[in-house]
Amino acid sequence: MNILREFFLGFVKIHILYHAGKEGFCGADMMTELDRHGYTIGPGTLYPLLHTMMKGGYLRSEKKVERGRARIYYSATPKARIALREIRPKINELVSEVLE
Amino acid sequence: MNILREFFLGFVKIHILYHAGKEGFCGADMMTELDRHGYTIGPGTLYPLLHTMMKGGYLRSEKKVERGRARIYYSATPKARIALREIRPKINELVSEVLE
DNA sequence: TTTATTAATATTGCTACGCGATATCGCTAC
DNA sequence: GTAGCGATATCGCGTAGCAATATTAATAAA
Repeated sequence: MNILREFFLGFVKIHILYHAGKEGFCGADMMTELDRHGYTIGPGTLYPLLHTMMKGGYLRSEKKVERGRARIYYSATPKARIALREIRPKINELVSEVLE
Repeated sequence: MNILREFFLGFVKIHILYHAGKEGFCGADMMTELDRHGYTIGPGTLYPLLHTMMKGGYLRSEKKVERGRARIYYSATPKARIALREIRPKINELVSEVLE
């Protein structure tokens, strides 16, 4: 049981909502971005998650070609923006107590 | 897929570490405390988790009798305190970006 | 002193997720 | 067209979440 890891995994979805709201990203981008924070997420975790979030209506996708590579860009739906707005204060409430 | 719920579940372990470090608590206390934040966690989730955290060396337990009820009080081990100290800045890093 | 009551803790069984390993797809260059 | 590469997708197993259920433990009632 790795407590920090499990916290991180719970947080990944929110992190994805946030980045999808700022600018589109592709799966590989997101893996790189998370690595930057010192966390590794494999494709076997990320892609099924992205599909689930699309089915849930949080993300929409768009196919593009960049530098000779096929990529799928994900961006936030209105539902995602609303969800993020609602979630933020709850995160703040939960986290601020522990961080004090 | 309930994104906020899944974030909360990842956060519960850290919440438990925090409260165990401040003062001992029993399972029923923790369920009440989490309810206060608007989250419900059932005994079928909480107690197996407490056992896992004990096996992992994060919690120790002590049996007490209070108001005619047998209760098991959990408190933080040194390992838990060290873990919490290490985890805090990482939480801050992950969360502050999303809360901006 | 049995039996009932109530609250706390524990377990079970099913479902769904994490994720390493593996496969597939799509583009470009040759 | 096909080789090579990077991005995306899937498979299979182990494990976590959790509602429902059972068990434990202490007191009160009979």
